Amino acid sequence: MRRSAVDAQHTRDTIIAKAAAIASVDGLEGVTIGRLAADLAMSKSGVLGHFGTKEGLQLAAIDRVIADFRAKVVEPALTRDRGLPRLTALCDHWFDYLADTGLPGGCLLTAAAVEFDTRTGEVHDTVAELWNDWRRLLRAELKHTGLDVDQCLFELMALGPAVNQAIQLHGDRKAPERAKRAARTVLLVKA
Amino acid sequence: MRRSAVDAQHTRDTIIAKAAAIASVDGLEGVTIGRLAADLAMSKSGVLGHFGTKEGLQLAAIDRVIADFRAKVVEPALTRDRGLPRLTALCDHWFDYLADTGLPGGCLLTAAAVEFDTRTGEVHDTVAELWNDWRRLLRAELKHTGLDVDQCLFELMALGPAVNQAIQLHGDRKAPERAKRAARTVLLVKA
DNA sequence: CCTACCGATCGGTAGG
DNA sequence: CCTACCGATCGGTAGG
Repeated sequence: MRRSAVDAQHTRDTIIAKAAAIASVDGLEGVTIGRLAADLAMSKSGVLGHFGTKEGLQLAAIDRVIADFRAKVVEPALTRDRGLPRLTALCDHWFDYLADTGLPGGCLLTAAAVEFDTRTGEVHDTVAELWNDWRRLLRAELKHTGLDVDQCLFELMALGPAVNQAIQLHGDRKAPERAKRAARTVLLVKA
Repeated sequence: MRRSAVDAQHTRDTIIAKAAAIASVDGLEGVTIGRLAADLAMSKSGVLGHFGTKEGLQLAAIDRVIADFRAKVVEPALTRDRGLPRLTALCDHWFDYLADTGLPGGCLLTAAAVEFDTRTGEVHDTVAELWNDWRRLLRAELKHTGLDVDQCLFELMALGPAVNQAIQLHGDRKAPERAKRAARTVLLVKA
């Protein structure tokens, strides 16, 4: 009875997954309706009908990846005690995520931060909000440590993009381990 | 007599400057011949004639910015003694450059590293080579310090992208100072 | 450096 | 979800 609605949802999921994969390699602007339709053996209007506009599709792809990031990085760390234990867990999960995002081009959220940092629009706003949320999360935990909050925040925030670049551009597979060690130095925690 | 050749060189310089400015905001793929022609009140073929292809134009823009980076960041530091003095100079100039690149969208080289990290072609190769050169430069100096070369290299490399993101995405104008302080911590140098 | 043009592709819409 | 189509723009070329 509701088979067609289920099918539509499945099609939508498939489109989003493919869009995120393309965006991780070629950027969110590199996601085109025509290419997506061809890759999925659909018509362009069949693709676009699920999202209305290209921007709607970009936002859907970002939202999907943000949900995945929250599930893999943020949620598991919230079981840890506030302050240093939670901070080290957040960082460790972050660096592990960057090494294994499930997308062919690495971390879409890290790439989107650079791609949209000086643009305007909803995509920029969503990306900026995501990273502001992440900063606020780390900042709130840093306040429990007695450390220099702003300086430590800057130094921890640096490690994610560094892991991404070390892996994607330099092929350094040890990057997550180096970042974990660096985070412990910042937080004055013994490895 | 040679006025036309001088004019042509001037036109070429103007095109490259505009292309770099656009690329800093919208990415190197966002540089289109038609937009450049409209902005400069030229014909498309007038623009393209100087570079042959869009890729040629992208490479010319990158080469220009690389030369500027070398002149502002690398060259001034080479007068300092090898090891820690040169490393701190390289880092300081790097962070100051990131805060004032002369381009409206921030650092094109940092953005291009992310935009092209998982693509193929000459643009990718040029960008990868630039960052490999920078890594080799820092690594060579780190070998004079007695510090853990690979770990320190990772931690220093992290600070550039961090400054860029802090400024462009979060509007944190104190980022260069924070990065200078972080670099001194990494290098065990007193501030 | 220009005009004039090429085929391909862009995001999106009409109508079913 | 489809076909068929829109105007705009893409990178690039011919010929001058």
